[in-house]
Amino acid sequence: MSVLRFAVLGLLAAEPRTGYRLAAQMKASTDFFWTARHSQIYATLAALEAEGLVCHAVLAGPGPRENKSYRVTDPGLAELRDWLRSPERPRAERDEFVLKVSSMWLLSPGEARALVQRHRDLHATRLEDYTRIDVGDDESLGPGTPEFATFATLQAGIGYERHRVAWCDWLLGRLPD
Amino acid sequence: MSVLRFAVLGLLAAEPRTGYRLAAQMKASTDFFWTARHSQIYATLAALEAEGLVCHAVLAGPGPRENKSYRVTDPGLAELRDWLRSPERPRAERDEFVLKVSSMWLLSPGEARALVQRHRDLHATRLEDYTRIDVGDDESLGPGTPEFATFATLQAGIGYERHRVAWCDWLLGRLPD
DNA sequence: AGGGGCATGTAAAGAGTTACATGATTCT
DNA sequence: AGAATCATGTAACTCTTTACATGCCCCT
Repeated sequence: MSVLRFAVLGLLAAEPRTGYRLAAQMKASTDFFWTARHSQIYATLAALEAEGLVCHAVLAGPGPRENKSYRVTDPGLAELRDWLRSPERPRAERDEFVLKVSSMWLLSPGEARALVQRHRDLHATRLEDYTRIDVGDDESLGPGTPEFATFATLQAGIGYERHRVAWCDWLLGRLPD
Repeated sequence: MSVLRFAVLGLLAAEPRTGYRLAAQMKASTDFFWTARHSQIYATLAALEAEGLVCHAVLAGPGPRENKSYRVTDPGLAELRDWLRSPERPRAERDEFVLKVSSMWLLSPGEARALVQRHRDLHATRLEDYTRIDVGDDESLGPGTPEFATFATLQAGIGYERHRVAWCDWLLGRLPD
């Protein structure tokens, strides 16, 4: 729960939400750099509340259970800021495609090309999708706003996809037909 | 164990090794796209052997226990090729730094700059490290060789670090002093 | 009347990390 | 003599995914 805690706190800091909305928001906006299933989110919310970092108000709503709108408390906001200031502990990268490339020599030239081409198409599509997302008048976005932060993460995604496509193109250029 | 299996099979396909050497090799060469601790590797080797995908020969060597040199069997090589040809199942990306950037608006401008600057320096250093690694006369490396595959993964690393540094520089350019 | 969205949880299994445990050979 | 390297395993714990479970409200 160590990093997910802060993903949850960060989203709640921008706007109070139910666990369900939180899961939907992560799926929609932070999906390419952090995701969690609702099962994990509900557990995290309960743990954060036990520590006094978030609290909830029960609202009327659908369903057989309570409808809980969570918000960050002052201690929660302080914890979030502490995390932002602390160094990231290194995390193991895991990239199945690069792993495949490292064993690419076991395939025929045609199969190797197909492997890379498939991956290239995937990332080219994703790049187009990201480029289509319009965050509005980007130049006027003030740094220090949640909107600019979201725009900045999108730029990270676009840069990453561009690098991926370029690398695949370089690889295809070196692989024989 | 599902993907780690293939990391292990791939390395053993290039050259038979002990579990210890396998762990050292992963740490040294595949670390930036796939890692595993020795505890995980020994468990995976045992599972692969139970399925008949690898086998071992006991050699004389140091230590209180047997010294097992593992190699891939024909069924193991076939499984590895099947995996290479199959589509990657999407994996959740997890990037703590981009997550921090998404909550960057909670920091003062100075603190936000410090956060990004620290990260930029880290990746600039890593880029230099990768650039210094000399895989030899790259142009002459025949595609279809393990050496070219290793060279290609290194290019992926270099491209990634370059993109990271460029993105941090762009961010620093937009963040006020 | 039925389907989709909203909503909250639990349980089990899989993947990965950290810590514990042992001991011979080789190099300085 | 002591340190580093080679070597193999187990146990406990954390994090993440997948599956199970429930049921109201709104729209067509």
